[in-house]
Amino acid sequence: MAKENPQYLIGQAAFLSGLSAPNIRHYEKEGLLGIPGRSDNSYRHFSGQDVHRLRFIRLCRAMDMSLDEVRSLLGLDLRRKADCALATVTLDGHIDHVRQRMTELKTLLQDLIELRGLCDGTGPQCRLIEALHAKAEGLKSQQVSPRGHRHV
Amino acid sequence: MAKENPQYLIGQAAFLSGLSAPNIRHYEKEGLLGIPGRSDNSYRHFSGQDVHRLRFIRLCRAMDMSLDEVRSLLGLDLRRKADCALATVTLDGHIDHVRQRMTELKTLLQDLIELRGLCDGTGPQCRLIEALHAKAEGLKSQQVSPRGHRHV
DNA sequence: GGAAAGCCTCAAGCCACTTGAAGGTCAAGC
DNA sequence: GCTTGACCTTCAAGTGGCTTGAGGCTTTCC
Repeated sequence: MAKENPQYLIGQAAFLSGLSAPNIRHYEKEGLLGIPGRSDNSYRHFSGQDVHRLRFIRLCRAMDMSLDEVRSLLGLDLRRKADCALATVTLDGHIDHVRQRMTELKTLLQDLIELRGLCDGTGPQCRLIEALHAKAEGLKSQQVSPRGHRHV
Repeated sequence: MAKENPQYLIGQAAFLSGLSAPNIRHYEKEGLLGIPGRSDNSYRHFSGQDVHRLRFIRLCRAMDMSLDEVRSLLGLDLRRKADCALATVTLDGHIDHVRQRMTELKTLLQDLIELRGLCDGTGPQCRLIEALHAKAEGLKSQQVSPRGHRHV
């Protein structure tokens, strides 16, 4: 009868969710998981639902949501209209964010490739670094979008 | 005759380079700038060349190079063939890195948009979060590329 | 002379983890 | 029964690239 609700140790939960064990402990400490069940030996155990939750968090993180965003999504009740609206707001903000970063990277990649093309190793002197410096000169004092802590 | 070599205070250098003043101090501490000149009042002063170097660093950072990469580029002598080769290696590695991240983001954006399309606010219930959960279920235990500290 | 703006240093905070130290638990093999 | 090794535990510190804050000079302007 206990078969209905399989319990996993942290290592197994880690394997099943694709996270590392310390990472799972980290999420617990950050309040994304609630208080876990423990065995007599103080080992955590995780249910299938817990593993599911971990996978959900991993997905959100793979989408570069912050833990705050994930937290807010996890706290939603999808049957409530207001919560649904909140979810879409979170998602919309996130889409904007990713789009913006994509655009930046696109320009960036072009610049890099153009730069790389300047040095084929045959000329008498590498123009690569001059080019970089020239580009830096071109920047003048345009304000740059602040490069914060977000991983996108 | 001092006109030839204008000196800037850190705030001016910050404005000209597009960096913040604390950021410039940070780069100095990280050894990217060398030891700066100081006035009697211990204010740093920066030459036009220094400002140029700052812009160069900003450009590299905008290209998501690590400070280590920037440091190595700054240490190169472009007249030496070996140094040129080093620069191209750094750049090639960097291009790969950005390409990979671009691909990830592309998939990611599609997922996000698809997800967002599920909720138009008219239905009786938001299917957005179910969809997220379903996706999480689909993940199973595929290993994910470790999401490290790099900002790309 | 007094306030505002700009400079200084040093320390701590940010995010999302990872890594390390020091140790408890448990099953298998000798 | 005792060791070995794989697992688990906690707590603290390290990572990168900054930002923010505290506390205190200097300089400039009214």
